[in-house]
Amino acid sequence: MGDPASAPAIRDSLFRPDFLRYADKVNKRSNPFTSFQTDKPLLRLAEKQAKLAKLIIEEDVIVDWEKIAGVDAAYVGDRAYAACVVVDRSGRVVSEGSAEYEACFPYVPSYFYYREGPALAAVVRGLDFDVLMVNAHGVAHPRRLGLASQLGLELDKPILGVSTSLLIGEVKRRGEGISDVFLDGSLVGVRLDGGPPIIVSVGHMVSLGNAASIVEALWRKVGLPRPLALAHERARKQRRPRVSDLRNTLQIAWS
DNA sequence: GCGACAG
DNA sequence: ATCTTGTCGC
Repeated sequence: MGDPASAPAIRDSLFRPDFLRYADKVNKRSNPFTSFQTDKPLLRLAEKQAKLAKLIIEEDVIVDWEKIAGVDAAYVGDRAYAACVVVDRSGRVVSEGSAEYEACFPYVPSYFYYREGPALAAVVRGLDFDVLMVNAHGVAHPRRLGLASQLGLELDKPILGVSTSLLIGEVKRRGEGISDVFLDGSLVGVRLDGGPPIIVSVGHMVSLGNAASIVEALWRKVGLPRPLALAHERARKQRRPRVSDLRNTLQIAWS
């Protein structure tokens, strides 16, 4: 597909149950090893990301942040249920919204924006906030353009990324409860320790220092910062009821 | 050269 | 992310 390192992820996507019927037809129609053609889509996307990365502003564009929004999405197959929750500095919910979107791209590390970005952009539309936070990386990305950064460019809004695991970079302890994340010698993020660690990186139009302080103000040393935790919860509730969820309802009805 | 790889 | 029961521990 134009990015050898993504082969495992692509393979996993193609072997999902809902893709098997297509795989069967493809195999009978031609020999994929001799008649395979590609315009290397991932290579084109990677080049676009590298180009867009130059537009990222890693400085504060806002002086005051009052409304902080968190966005997240839950899935049923490729159906994305996106949610956005806006809170004030004290963590109180100011407003929230929901959206559904049919993802048309598989999850491939370093191309996460192309799967989840559209759903997140859709749910954010129409909501008012100063800073957005998303469950992903920003500039702590192979081409300095993680979902947080790419979404920030699209929305033209201040945004930061929060993640529980590292995509790329080296972690070096800075002090008590905080570590730096370096990529090619430059600082691309910080890891907040003192509990299950979370990694904060610049998305767009916000400094790393301010991004970290915003997160710390809404984080209780465990789990995700409040806006993201609330968005995550809301997104999951939006999904169609599944068997495991119905069980609780039935138990209540029977008791 | 091989492997690592957000949600 | 999602599939999933009970279980170990503060």
